[in-house]
Amino acid sequence: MFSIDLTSRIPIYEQIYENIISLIVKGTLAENDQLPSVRAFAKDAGVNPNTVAKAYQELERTGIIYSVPGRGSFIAKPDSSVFQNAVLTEFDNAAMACADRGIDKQVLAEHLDNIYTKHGKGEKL
Amino acid sequence: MFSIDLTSRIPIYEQIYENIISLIVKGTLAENDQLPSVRAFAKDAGVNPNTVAKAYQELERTGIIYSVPGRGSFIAKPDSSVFQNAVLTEFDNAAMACADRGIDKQVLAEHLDNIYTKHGKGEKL
DNA sequence: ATAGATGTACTATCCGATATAGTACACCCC
DNA sequence: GGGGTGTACTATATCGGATAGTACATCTAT
Repeated sequence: MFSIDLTSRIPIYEQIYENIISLIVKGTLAENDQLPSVRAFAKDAGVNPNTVAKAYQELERTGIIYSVPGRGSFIAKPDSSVFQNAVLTEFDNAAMACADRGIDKQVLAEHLDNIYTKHGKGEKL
Repeated sequence: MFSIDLTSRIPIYEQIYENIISLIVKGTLAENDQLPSVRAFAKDAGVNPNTVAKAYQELERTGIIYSVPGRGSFIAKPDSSVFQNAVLTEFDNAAMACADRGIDKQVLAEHLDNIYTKHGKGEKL
């Protein structure tokens, strides 16, 4: 259910963080759904419970989940802006890097078309 | 002349690598221009010569510069594709992450517009 | 009340990538 | 020959991330 890449440069706890968000956006996880426990997640993913705990704490800090001592962790009321800010910043940075290297805007526009058609989403235009 | 961020998550040698490419794309560095020596660069940037050497070796490995033993390092014949592949991949990844979070394609298109107008480039359309 | 599961906190340790330090070598130009 | 160059190599230091282990308070279920 969760895809973790141990070899990535991106820290595991960040991958978990992004993974949860992704599942919420995709609708797999909805408001008040219970997350796997820190220990269960850790066992399933083959990582240390502390690493999962770190991800959960970060998710709670940003208001994406809420944790009840003794009960578990649950999805908070989804707020799309929380999810979108980070990736939009990434997008801007990537686009600026492309501009710096003299890549035409039209080329990037074409890439956008390909991505949004392949993903079968964003056909709201 | 070179901007290095010691606090960044990105390794210094990668920053140097990107820095050189950026200067080539911007036209500040042209074919056969000589780069500062490993030791000079290191002193100027306040880093270890080995770190600069690592960046230069990577630049030579990818064909962006060429080094002449005893002479110095020089800009090779620019091949834009070498510069653009990496940033285009980054762009695609960022765009896909946005799509995964349900961001409208049109929103990204607007971001592109802003970036390319602010940068005063890419007005070739 | 008891047992078990939960999130959380804390310390200690390990590991890998990165960066640094220092030295050495071969090459080229003046 | 002297000084500059890129390159190679070993060793050390540092830092973030991950792990290991323990402990505690809280909740649920029995």
